[in-house]
Amino acid sequence: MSEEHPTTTNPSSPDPEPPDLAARPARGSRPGNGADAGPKSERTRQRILDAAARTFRDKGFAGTTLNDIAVAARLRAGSIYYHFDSKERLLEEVLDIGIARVSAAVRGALEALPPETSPSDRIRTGIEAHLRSLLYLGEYTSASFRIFGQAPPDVRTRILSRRRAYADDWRRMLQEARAAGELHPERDLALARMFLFGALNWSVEWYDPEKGSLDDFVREAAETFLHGIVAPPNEAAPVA
Amino acid sequence: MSEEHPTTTNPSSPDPEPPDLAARPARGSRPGNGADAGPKSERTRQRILDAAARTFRDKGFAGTTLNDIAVAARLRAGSIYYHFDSKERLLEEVLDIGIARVSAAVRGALEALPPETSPSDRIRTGIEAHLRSLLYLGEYTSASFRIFGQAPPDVRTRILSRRRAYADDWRRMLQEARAAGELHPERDLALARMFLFGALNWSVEWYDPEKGSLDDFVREAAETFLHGIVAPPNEAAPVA
DNA sequence: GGGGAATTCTAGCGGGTGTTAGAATTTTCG
DNA sequence: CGAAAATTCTAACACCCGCTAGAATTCCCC
Repeated sequence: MSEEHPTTTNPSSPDPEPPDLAARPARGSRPGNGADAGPKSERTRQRILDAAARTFRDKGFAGTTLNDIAVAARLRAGSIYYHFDSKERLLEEVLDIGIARVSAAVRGALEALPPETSPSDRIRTGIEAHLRSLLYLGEYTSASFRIFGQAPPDVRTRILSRRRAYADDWRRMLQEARAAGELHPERDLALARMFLFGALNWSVEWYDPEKGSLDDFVREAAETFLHGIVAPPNEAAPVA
Repeated sequence: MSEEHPTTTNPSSPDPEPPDLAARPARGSRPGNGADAGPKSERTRQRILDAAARTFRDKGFAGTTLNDIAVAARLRAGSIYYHFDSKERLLEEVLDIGIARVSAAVRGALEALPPETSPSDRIRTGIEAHLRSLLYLGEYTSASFRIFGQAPPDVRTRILSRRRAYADDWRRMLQEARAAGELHPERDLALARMFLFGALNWSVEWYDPEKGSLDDFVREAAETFLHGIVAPPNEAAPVA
């Protein structure tokens, strides 16, 4: 229930995330055997990544010092360089993991739906999965959206391809709904998609899990986006 | 050196605090024509503020150097301290001006409406005015929303009262629309308001003025928020 | 338990930061 | 014009940044 630490990468539990992005090809300039290093080093590496994700998310990229990360990861700043080449590369990996996770979460939720699910219900599910991974699944996802705009240009461009792939998933979803005649014909779907991203990602700044259940929250978000706030004209407004 | 009263050197106005932050945007500050009113020092002060707003918005607070601002304002970094007490205070004033401007813009647009305007049309107007001041009126507004989350805590709390006042305007608008029976009775208006802010303010990161007219854009934004993207159930969908 | 590799720490370098004091310059105005 | 006031510049201080080299330590396995 209160298990929110993504640090708990126990070896026996089923991985909810794709493991391929966590198992990086171990920096090239390693002496000795080129094979993967022992699990000892991998654990501190994860600790550093976790600390970086949270600190970057809280203080921004330029506002975060390597010492901040080191303190949160319980080691000295210099030791970070045994695992990462630079502060930029550390950021890059955090961003990468973040969008990979939300992308996988949404894709997984959609694939778990029965095939006959209507396109608008698929959108609903996508919104809920995106929000959940943003607000509950950990710091990487929220960090990825919050500080992407602060990343140095070369980092940004290197991350952009993954971001675009995720955006394409949404573009496709919306277009299918339109093709099925479920969407208002006059809405601009490119704009709507950006509005949706803005609304959802901004929630990481203000959402308070103690102010109501996450289930209600994500459902309400999807409803608001799909139907707007205005009362339907045909149904009788039951308010006095 | 005495303590600090650089701002109180205004001979024309007895107000030590900014009296009218929602002044003209003055986008193209042309120094060529010297017919503009105002003492010399006040214009440099404005130049610094303009440079700070744009640089803060582009590079973030921690990512911005006083030298960056100085270069953009065409003077030396040390000279900034004649006009402002610290980098933090400079940020504070930028943030303050930004939200004061968007607040005034929205309020002005609403007051210009005929009194019989329906609450949902008032919301529409508010959305359009907010977006316009964000995307067109200048750097302060966009900076204010973009870097508020990066501000040091004491700056943030000092700005918060103004922000809350602006949020209250919106809360009131939505509640009036609900009282008039124009809104869907099940929507959570507090959530909807935050979604709206997120969607609108995020547009500053991706809106491209060359990809279509601003008028169309703000209209589409309001429509999407009010009615959602789903086709109305009673009307016949004229799509093939 | 010992030896060699893997990992972390210490100490520091070069550079850039916000900030300040005081000199140099410009503006203002009698 | 010329002096006082207003404004800007110069030069530095103290500090912290990302980053590195090499010593010190810990880990792993025979």
